[in-house]
This record gives sequence, structure tokens and C-alpha cells, in this order.
Amino acid sequence: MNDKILSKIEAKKRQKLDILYNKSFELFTTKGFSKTSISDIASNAGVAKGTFYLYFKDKYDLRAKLIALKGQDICEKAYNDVNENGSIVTFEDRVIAFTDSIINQFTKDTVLLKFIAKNLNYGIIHAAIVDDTIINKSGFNIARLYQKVRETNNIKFKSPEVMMFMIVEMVSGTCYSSILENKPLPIDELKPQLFDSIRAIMKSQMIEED
Amino acid sequence: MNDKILSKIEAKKRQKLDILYNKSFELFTTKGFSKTSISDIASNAGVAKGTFYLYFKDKYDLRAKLIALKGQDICEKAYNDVNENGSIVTFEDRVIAFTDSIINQFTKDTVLLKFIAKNLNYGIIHAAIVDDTIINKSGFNIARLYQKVRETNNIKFKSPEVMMFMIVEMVSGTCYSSILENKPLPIDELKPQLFDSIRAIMKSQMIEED
Amino acid sequence: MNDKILSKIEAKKRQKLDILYNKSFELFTTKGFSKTSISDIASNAGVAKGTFYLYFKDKYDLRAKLIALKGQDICEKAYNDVNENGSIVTFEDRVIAFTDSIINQFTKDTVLLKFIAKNLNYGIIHAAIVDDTIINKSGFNIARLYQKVRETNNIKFKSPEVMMFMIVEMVSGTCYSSILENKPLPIDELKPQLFDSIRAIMKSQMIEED
Amino acid sequence: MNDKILSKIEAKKRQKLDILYNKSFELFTTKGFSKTSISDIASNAGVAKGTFYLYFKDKYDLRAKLIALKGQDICEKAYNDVNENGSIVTFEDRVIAFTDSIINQFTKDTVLLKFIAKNLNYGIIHAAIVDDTIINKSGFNIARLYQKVRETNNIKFKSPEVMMFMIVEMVSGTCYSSILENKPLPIDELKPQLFDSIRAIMKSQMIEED
DNA sequence: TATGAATGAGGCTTCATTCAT
DNA sequence: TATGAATGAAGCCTCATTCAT
Repeated sequence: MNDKILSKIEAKKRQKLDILYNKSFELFTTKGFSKTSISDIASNAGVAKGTFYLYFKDKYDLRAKLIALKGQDICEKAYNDVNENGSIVTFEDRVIAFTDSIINQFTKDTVLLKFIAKNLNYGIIHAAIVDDTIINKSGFNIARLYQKVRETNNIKFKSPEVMMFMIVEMVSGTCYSSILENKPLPIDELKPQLFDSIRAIMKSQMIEED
Repeated sequence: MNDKILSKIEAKKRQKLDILYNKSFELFTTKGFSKTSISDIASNAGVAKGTFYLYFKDKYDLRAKLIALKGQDICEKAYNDVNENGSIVTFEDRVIAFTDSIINQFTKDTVLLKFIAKNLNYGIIHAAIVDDTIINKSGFNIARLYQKVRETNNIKFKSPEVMMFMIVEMVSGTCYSSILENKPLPIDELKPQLFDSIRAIMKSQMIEED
Repeated sequence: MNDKILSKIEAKKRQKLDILYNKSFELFTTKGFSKTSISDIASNAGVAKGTFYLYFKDKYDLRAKLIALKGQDICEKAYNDVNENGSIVTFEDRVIAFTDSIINQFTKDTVLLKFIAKNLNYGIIHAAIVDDTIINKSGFNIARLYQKVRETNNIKFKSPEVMMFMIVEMVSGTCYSSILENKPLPIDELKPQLFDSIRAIMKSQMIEED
Repeated sequence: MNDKILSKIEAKKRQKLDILYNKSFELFTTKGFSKTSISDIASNAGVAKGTFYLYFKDKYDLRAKLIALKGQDICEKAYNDVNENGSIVTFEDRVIAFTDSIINQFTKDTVLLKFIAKNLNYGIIHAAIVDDTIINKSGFNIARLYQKVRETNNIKFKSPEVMMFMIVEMVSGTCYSSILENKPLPIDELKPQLFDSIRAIMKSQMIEED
């Protein structure tokens, strides 16, 4: 019985947290971070200002968690996209597909891009270590992208994490101005060159095993 | 005579501008942008608060100009470093040396890194178009790095600007967490892999001509 | 119980509002509107500057409400003065007495005059529609002055509201320079002519009924 | 010769003054008085900020002179309108026509109305005594309206100036909300009642002579 | 837990005025 | 006379944070 009551309370807290995340993301991406006040967030979320402080230390705390959360979501979606396409077998193709999904997500949702692009790697790295108000639903991390394949073929990479880090940095950074300002090229025209570069990086990091 | 008076006034204005740039950069990099107030800048520069508004629209205006200005400086220095080393002949090596210089500048000056890293490309692109309070001393642009070599050998690239853009984005983004947080690796250990990746990207973009 | 808490808070809020009205009126009439800062008002009222903004949008908002409030007070007092004097029976005399009371209030309280004179009609018209932070204590409006008499005699006026509007405009406008600058005449010497004019206006608007 | 030079300088000064009056009036009526800065005025007039102070003590000084100036213009125009219409002979009709002209001027030019209406009498009274930067071109004053007729018939008024003062106060005050807000009635519907009131006032002040 | 009135420091910006040229 | 760069006081307003309920 106590459990039931507890879980009811927990559910309510969870709900408040969710709405705080959603509304603050909405505000950060529409008004901009520094022009969004805690007052804004609270009133949009339908809670009192004081309540905000029961869940977050301050605005910066909230943003960091939001970046981690959204970074997770993006990677999770990309990871699922990769797995859903049965025709992809090599790791190289998996990474390209993974990257492609991220670019597509950003293209479709430029506010998401604005919010997270330059911090995507940060989001990925810190997702795991964020405090427990973030529920790491998927437990996604880059290694998993690699793992599935590792068993099925003989290709190894010097340091897959570092390689992915470089790739993600290049992709997310490049996307930013390409999608938002068409600089140096619109994303459609940039993609082929970007994918070529990714493949080139991967080849350079490959260790063939017997 | 009138010219003399004018130039005297102009010189004074130039001086004010310089000190405003220098002191604001100092403050942005020590206190952080959002915690630096215009009051801070003015009092540190030894001018009245109102004077600030004779030169800049607001803090954001100043920052944008500063990013362009510093981006210029970094590239200029890197370009000179490349040219000073007589043993570098191929374009590939020139780009590596250019990149290396940027990384070294960032390593030596982490406040510069913090301030500009994620916006280096922005700085490079916008330097030219910023209003005339910024004097584009060097007239540097990426093409120049490429030009010197173009005449001496037969190598061409699909789109050198795009290629450099991708490389700069990867390098500056990667540097950021590597130098500041040693993630995913300390910069010394990361460099070899980074350079490998750069060379790989360049090769993938190469068009051999006869 | 909840009601009690609520009413306690409400009472406090009401009290804050009252003191803000009183002190701001004091300052507007002594220092002048444009030379009174919100800082002045807040510190005189013994509240924090931010508190001001919980009650008013800005200084102009406060002034408009104050004009409406004071306009009400003046009319209310004048209306009571009229009714207290049992010997007044005709509508004509009621209007004269009403006007006389207003002039006397202004003569005794020149700061009130300065503050509201040229906006008395505005205050009267807008009192009712001002937002609910103003409590229209009396529900006074010009019609009431007229109503009491209408039943007791056969005199009607073309448009009593318009007539009163013209009269109030003439009286308040004229008072302003007469009381404050003795121009074109001191108020004592002006009054007879003013009352003659009022009676003349009323006669011109009268519709005799059988 | 010296005279010629002097007059040239005088003409230049006069020109500067004119443009300062014109532009400041434009700004006061579009942006509002308190939102118009001396900087605005100077830059709109095409003179340096410092120059403003060679002509006016401050913004308030300028406004007072402008009110007097515009009050003059309005009365002058109204006076001419009256005289141009040959069919008007009685003083009563002259006053009505004079009033009508003022109302028409305000109706056609609501910014003028906003600027001066509530201070029309002030403008009329003070026109003469304003310092010599204002050239009282016409030397108009209310007495002149009266004078022309005085000789031709036997009607006298107790105190024509006071009477006109009351009338102008009533008319200008009433116009303000009637023209700008249609309260208590649109100006077209108000006019008949207003004119009736004016005639009534005049009658009440009349002294028949033999 | 949740509320929201109150706080007051501190940011931004404007602007009248001066004064060296 | 005329200029306009420089001043710095002073205004407005926001907002994170607290705390009594």
C-alpha cells in the first residue's frame, strides 16, 4: 500500500519534471536561453516559481541536463534508424547511416540543431554521468554501434571512441552553418563531401586483422 | 590644418576602440561573457559607460566583432608560421602545419580557445564582412593558403573551401574538449589521429591532374 | 481556514496598493510627475523597487489610475456636499452647488488641482472602466446628479451628459489658471461670471415639458 | 555694408531657428514630448547638439515657445477666416465663426490638437510675453476680435477677455476628447450644442447700452 | 511538497550637458 | 558661431532567490 502511495507521488514528480523539461526546451529554443527566465519556465509549466528550485539548482543546471537528454534522444533515434535498415552490414555503412540520421533530424528540426549542435558530443559524453533526475532510458553509447558488428567481421579500429568523437564534431559543427546559413554549402550539396570525409577518416583508423 | 585636427580626433577614437576591444576580451575570457557587464568593460577600459555605446550597439555586437577579429589573428599567425618554415612544400603539409599552429595557439592560450574555438569558422567567414570598425589588417583568407602551392604542382581539390571548413570544424571542435578536459584524449595523444584524419580527408578530396 | 489565509494575504496586498497610491500622489504633486522616479515612489512607500511592478505596469499606468481615483473622490465629495444642503431643490442649483464644491476643493488643495484639473472629465469617464485594482467605492456618475431631480419636476435637458461634460471642461480648465495664476481673474471674481455662464448653458439646453 | 553682413548672419540664424521649431514640433507630435531627446531634435534639424543650446535653454523652454507660436498661428488663422467672410456682422457671429475655425483646424490636424489643445489659452496669453526669439508676426490678441465690432453697434460685454477665456477653455477642452475619442459625442454632433452654449454664455454677459 | 509575494541587487540604456577643437 | 565626442548620473526594469504560509 505504501508503495502504491509512494509511486503515485513519484508519478506526479515525474510528470512535473517532464513538463518542466518540455516547456523549458520550448522556451530556450524560441526565446533563447539568456532571455528565458525562471519565471517564464515556471509559468509556462504551470507551476510556482518556488517549485522550480525543488527540481533544479538553476537555469544552467537545467540546460546541461536538457542537452544531455536531447543528445541521448538524437543518438537513440539514429541508432534505431540504423538497425531498422536491414541492408546495412558493414560498420562503415552503419556510421554513415548513423550520421545521416543525425543530419536529417537536424534538418527537420532546426531549433533542435540550434540548441544542441555544437554540444552534441558533450551531450553524448555526459549523458551517463548526469545526476539521477535524468533517466537514461536507452543506455545508448557509441560503443554499441560498434559492438554489433565487431563480432561479425575482422575489422578493428585504433580507437573507435576517438574516431567517433572526431566524426561527430565534424558533422555537428559543419551542419550548424550549412543547415542554418547554407554556408559553405547547402546541406544537400555538402553531404556527399561530408560522407566521403567520414569514410576517409574511418579508413585511416582501420586496423586489418587476420 | 583641418586634416590634422581630424586625424588627431580619429587617432583618439581609434585608441578608445582598441582599449575597449582589449579590455572586453580580457573580461569575457576571465569572467565569462554573460557575467561581464558593460559597466565592467567601461570601467576597465577607463571610459565612461556612455562611451561604450558610441562604439558598439551592445555586448553582442562587441562579441561578434571580437570573434571576427581574433579569428583573423589566429589564422594570420598560423599562415605566417606556415610560411616561415621553408621545408614545407606540399599543400597537404601546409594544411597540417596550419592546423598545428592553431592547435598550438589554443594550447598555449586556453582562454582564447574558450572564447573562440567553437566559432573559429564563423570568425574566418565573417571577418571580411564585419563593419569598417574592424580593420582587416592581413586580408587573410583560406584561398591564400592554397594559392601559393597551386602553381607549383598538379594537385587540385574538388572544393578547397569546403574541405578546409570541414577540417577547421573538426579541429576546433575536437580541440575544445581535448585541451580543456582531456576528453576523449589529451591533445598530444589526439594530435596524431587528428592529423591522420586530416590527411585522409584531403586525399578523399583530391583530383589528380596530368 | 484557507479563506482566512487568503484574506490575510489579500489584506496585505490591499495595504501595499494603498500606500503606493498615497505616496505616489504625494510625490507627483510635490516633485512633479516626470521628476518622480519609481525609485522615489518605492522608497517612500517603504517597499522594494520590484514590488512596484507587481502592482503597476509603469509610472503612466499608475498615474492614469490615480487620476481616475482622485476624479472619483472629488465628484463623490461634491455630490455629498450637494445632498447635504437641504435647501437645494432645482437641478440648476444642484449643478451650481456641485461645481462650487469642486472649485472649493481645488482652491483648498492646489496640488490636487495641478494634478487633475485638466483631466477631471477623463477621470470621471474612465473611473468605471479602470481595471479592478481600483475599487469604485461610490459608483458615482453624472447621471445620479440628475436623476434625483428628474422625478420631482418637469424639466428635461437635451443631453445631460454632454451638457455636464461641457460645464466640467469649462470649469476645470478655467479654474486652472484662475486659481494658480489669477488669470484672467482671481477665482473669487471669476466665480460669478462662471456661474452665470453655467446657468446660461443649462438654459440653452433645457426642454420644457408640460 | 556691415548691415548687409549682419543681416546675412541674422538670416542664417533665423533659418536655423525655423528648422529647429519645425523639426521639434514634428518630433513632439509624433514621438511625444518626453520621448523626444535633444539629440533627436538636433540630428533631425541637421545641426550639432551643441547648437541647440545656442538657441534654447532646454527642451521645456522650446516647448513653451512652440505652444505660444502655434497658439498664435491658430488664432491668426481663425481671425483671418472670420474677416474673410463678409456676411458676418454681429460680434456673436464673429465669435462663433472664430470658434468654428479653431475646431476645424483641430479636426484637420489632430497632432496639432494633441499638442496644444489643453494649452490654447496659455498659448494665447503668453504669446506676447515670450522672449524675443519669437516674432509675434501678427500681434493678434482677442481684443481685436471684439474691437472691429465695438464701433459699429451698441453691444458691450461685462468683461470680454474673461468671457473669451471661458469660451476658449470650454471649446478646446471639449474638442480634445470629442475629436480624439468621440467622447461624449463626435465633434459634428457636439458642435450645435457647443455653439448653443457659446451663444448662451455671451448673452449672459451682455450689457445693452442705449 | 507547493506556492507566489516580496525583495533589492544589478543590468542596460538614455540623455542633457560640457568643452576642446 | 558651430561641432560632436565624451561624460556619468540617473532612469527603467528584470530576475534569481527567499520564505512565510
